[in-house]
Amino acid sequence: MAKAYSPAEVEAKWYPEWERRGYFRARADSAKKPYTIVIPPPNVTGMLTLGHVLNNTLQDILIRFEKMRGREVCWVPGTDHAGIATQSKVEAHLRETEKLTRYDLGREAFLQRVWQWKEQYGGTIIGQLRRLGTACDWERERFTLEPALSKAVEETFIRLYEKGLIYKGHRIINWCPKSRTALSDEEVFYKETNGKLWYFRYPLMDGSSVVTVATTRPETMLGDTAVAVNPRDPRYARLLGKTVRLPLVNREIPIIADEFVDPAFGTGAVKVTPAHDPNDYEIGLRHKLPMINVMNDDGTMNADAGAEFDGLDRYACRKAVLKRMEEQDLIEKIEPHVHQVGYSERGDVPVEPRLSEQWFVRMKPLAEPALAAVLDGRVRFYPDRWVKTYRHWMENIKDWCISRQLWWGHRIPAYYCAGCRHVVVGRSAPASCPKCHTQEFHQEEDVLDTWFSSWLWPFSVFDWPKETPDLKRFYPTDTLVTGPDIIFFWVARMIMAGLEFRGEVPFKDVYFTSIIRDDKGRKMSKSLKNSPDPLDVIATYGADALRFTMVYISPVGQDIRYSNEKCEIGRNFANKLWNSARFRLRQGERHGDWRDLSDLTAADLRPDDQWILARLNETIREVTKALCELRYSDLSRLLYEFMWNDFCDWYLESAKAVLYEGDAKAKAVVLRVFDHVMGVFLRLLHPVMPFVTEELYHHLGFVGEDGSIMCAAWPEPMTDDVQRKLGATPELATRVAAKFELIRQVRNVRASYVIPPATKIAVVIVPGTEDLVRFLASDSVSLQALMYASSVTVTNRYDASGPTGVAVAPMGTAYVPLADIIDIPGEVARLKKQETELRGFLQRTQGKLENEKFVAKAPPDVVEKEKVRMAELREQLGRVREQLKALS
RNA sequence: GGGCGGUUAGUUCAGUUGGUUAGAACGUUUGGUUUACACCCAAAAGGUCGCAGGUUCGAAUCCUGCACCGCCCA
Repeated sequence: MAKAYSPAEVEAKWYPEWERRGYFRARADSAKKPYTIVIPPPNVTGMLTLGHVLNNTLQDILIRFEKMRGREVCWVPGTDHAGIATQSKVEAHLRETEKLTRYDLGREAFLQRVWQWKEQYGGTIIGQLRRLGTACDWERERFTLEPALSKAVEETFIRLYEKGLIYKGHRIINWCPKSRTALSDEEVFYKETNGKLWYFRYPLMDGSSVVTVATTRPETMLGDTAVAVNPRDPRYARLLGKTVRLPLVNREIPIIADEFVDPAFGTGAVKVTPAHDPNDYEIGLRHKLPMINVMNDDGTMNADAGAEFDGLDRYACRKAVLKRMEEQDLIEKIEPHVHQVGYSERGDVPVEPRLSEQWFVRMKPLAEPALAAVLDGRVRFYPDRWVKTYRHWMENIKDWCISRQLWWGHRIPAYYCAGCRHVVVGRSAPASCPKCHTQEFHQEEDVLDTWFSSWLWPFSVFDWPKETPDLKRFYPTDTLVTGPDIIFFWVARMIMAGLEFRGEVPFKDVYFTSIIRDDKGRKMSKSLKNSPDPLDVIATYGADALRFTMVYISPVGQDIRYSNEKCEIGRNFANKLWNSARFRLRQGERHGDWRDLSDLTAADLRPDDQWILARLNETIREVTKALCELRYSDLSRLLYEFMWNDFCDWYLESAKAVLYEGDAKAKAVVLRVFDHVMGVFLRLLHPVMPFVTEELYHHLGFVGEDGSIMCAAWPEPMTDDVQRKLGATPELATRVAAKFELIRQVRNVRASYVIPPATKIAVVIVPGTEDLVRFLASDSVSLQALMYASSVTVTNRYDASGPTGVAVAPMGTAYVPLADIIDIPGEVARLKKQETELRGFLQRTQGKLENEKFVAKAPPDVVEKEKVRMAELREQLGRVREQLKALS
């Protein structure tokens, strides 16, 4: 074995081997209880990011854990077609390479190009996931735009339409002028923008006066069809019913009263542009105002804006309008104004609210059962505070605009009669129009929002609406791991779809991952270049190291601060583990059964053996519990601390004494305990660090009928009987911990005299009781090694003759005779410090016990604990004072 | 404007239902070529738990208010 662990070859070796052996495959005909996860499908054009690394590591941990626990695990991978993102990418590519637009090619040819693109570049991320070690069932990989999943989309659209839950209507929607498509409310992101508030004077038609209105979007004035004031605003009461002459356009528009107007904003009078603002649209409906759309779909102005502005871009038009208004002295004032401007998620340009005819899903009937499922616990959120966010959205839900003016996506299964424009929704165009009997139909040009296919993912991946064996076996799924940023887009809608189409929740537990930031707390972004490529990180530190580190630094429900250097945690840990195995291999062959120690008895074991077995038992329980409760960060800390602090720092060092100096029988027992702990620990660690654990499981010869650690059984804690028989009890563990504390104190004394470990010195230990003398003397070989001592004497009859270094620990006092170098003032100072410390603790405890209210009201066991503690502190303090006296 | 989260050692974070001396990692200091590991070992220093009140025998933990940082929604 190499001196340092090098992950590259190990990872390259095991992943294909696992895949070749079919370990990732789920069998629908298995008798085992299934455990299912569907991957949150990344965009087919996407590249692996640290967000994916975190997300998929967490899923892989669950999959590997449940597999070891005996479940038939099924992890379905796949990608989504990402309508706008993919189409935009191909369009940009066409523009750059061939100077063509999609319109130049036409729909069919363009779609061919996108498919070509998808075949060539798509799914890179799938290959990248393998580098991470994910145990996905690749034979079940799906794509949202493949035929079977398209069938599911079509089926749901038709069912919802027939149920009256899908309709087509004129509404104000969010329009992305760059992608030239409608967006859903959830695809709009608000950015705080330093804008301006312009105050425009609109002259009254009768010339008697002017009304001043304030606006943040001057260009929309060209589509104004009214001025509105609050009906209870006395300033404007006399103007109601009058009309103004809309400047630049010269249209006569009414002054109306509407409750919506906030008298405190601006002048209290607002311009009303029903075709370009959601609130104005509502006002327009209430007052039956004309709705004039003054813009084209690319954000330029149209003829209705007036000849002067026709064809201008919306921002050029803004300038032109302001210039004209200025010339006519119709601008009263301009104020700086901070407001939220909606941006398109993909296009990153301001969206334009726009009156348009689109397809919508009526959400209220779907939302109610989906909300209930989360509130009554059929679906549980981790952390559960996301329930509040979910609830708020569900209770204020708006209809979902699902049509997109794109070509890349599921084309809406609606057909328009060429004769009378009658709409028929169905699996194919009807033979003839039921109204006018025309036989010519045109399919709806629009496609569906990508999320309209994603929300079906938990069952469409199993070929729903067919009742396949997979669907019956693996749906509903068990756990969903995803980011809170898509709780509305995806999680909420999947719950709706699951209940609506399958009558069952799609998953039981939803784990919301942390957002990953850089070490300065900034979000990872391409423009900041603070987003490391996970493949580089894997090349440098190893996949296991990256996985472990991500989990280790991910507190539940909080942001992660990531930097590449942090991967040293995982790399060093893998190396530590590697070297502990390397140490073991130098000690010779295995003896006896490493899996089962129940034939041993307490008499066969040293206290340190019993201690590590007790700690291991506790770790099995805690690790299993942490996994069941999705506490990943705790999980990684438990594993790390056990291996490093307990096993390597104490047990391995203690074992060395026996292995180097003990007899054959003693060695054999220690090696058996060592192997047992290693074998169990590797299995506990395997879900987090699959590669190094598999490699070591083989090196150490643990692999048996299971063939791989992937297929090994998850460790069970010892029974209480076995634990008693071995003497690996919590009481014993506490006693050994106190022994370690004593050893630490001795090391402290050594350090204060700067005695290097190579210099062996004699130590005399005086514990309080004969029982402790026997306990400490029972393993003096290890004790000697751990204190770097030349000899250890354990006795209760010791008179320190001459000056010695003294270590006072709760378990007893240790004397370190240092004839030549003893520094009495230094020794006194050290003991004084300890005295002060102990006195402080004692005073606090005493204070509590002297407080009558504490004794009367605190639970008896707490009072009892304090009494014991006080006695212990007094006793130890007494010993410290004794030593001080001896030195002075 | 409404809601949620955070504020603990130089830094990044743990801290269960209130109850021994508030922990860890990294960093710092001191010492170490101990035959697993310098991707290491040993030891040490370092915290009025954001601020102000309150409840309680007892508060980092519960309650109220405030400040600052971040996110979501309107």
